[in-house]
Amino acid sequence: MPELPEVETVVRNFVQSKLFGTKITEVVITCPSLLADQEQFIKEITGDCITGCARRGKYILLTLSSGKTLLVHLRMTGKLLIVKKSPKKYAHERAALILEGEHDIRFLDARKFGRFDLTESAEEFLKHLGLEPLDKTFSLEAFSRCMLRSKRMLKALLLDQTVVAGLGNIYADESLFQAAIHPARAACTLAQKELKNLHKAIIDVLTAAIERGGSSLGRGQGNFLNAYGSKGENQHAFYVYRRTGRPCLHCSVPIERIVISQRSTHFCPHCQK
DNA sequence: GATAATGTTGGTCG
DNA sequence: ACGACCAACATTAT
Repeated sequence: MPELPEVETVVRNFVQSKLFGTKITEVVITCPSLLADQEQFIKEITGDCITGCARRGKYILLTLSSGKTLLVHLRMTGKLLIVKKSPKKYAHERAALILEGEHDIRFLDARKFGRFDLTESAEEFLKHLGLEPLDKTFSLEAFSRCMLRSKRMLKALLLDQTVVAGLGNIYADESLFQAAIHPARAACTLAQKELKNLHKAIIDVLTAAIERGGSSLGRGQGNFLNAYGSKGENQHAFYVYRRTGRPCLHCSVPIERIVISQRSTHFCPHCQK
């Protein structure tokens, strides 16, 4: 669920909240796999203030007054919520950051794949990540170099966070459709014009998805919710993702589904050569 | 009610 | 370097 646009939506919620400068008075962790050393974690961040929030790839970065950074990765079903103080425990609640003031932060995660990490250097921790697609550094030249140096299938390469950070299954498929390129093409076979189209498609698809508040599929526990518990609207704008068998919105040929890198891959056999 | 599939990542093994 | 496969885990769709 949470790919770059969903994570960005949550980060913007935090930036617009009035939480920065408020102190963390208590930390409750109820999922052993969330953190390697929860004792140490609780000791270290209790009493700290949250000073800022940013995103790198699919990571949420919460900066703290101690100078350390709390990194949150939502993986498949994680939700980082800003909620009014309440004694109730949420379904699948795995952690709570109790704050001064009227709100608390709660982390919900049905599948328990989500991770917290506390680090002195977010830069060092995240150095394995590739290009940041909505940053100035995501130039056509840098992107082209990454593509042309690999023989891997395009879909697999786009999902590789060490190449481009933030694309997941939905937006990789949607970007390839927008660029009219087949997902199984070897990356190094792309022509200049195709590189340019794909580069633009990635930026446009991600930007549009952020404007719609991310994608929320289905109604269950796996569904994406922003920091205030609201769904996104971008799922209504899919051209290929989970549209197997339905007519292509450009040419009416049925959308096909194949598997690449053990992931469902959706494309139009007519539009994407 | 059993079975397959699910938006992520990190590992092994050939 | 790369793809195939598996593991973490719970819920939902078929």
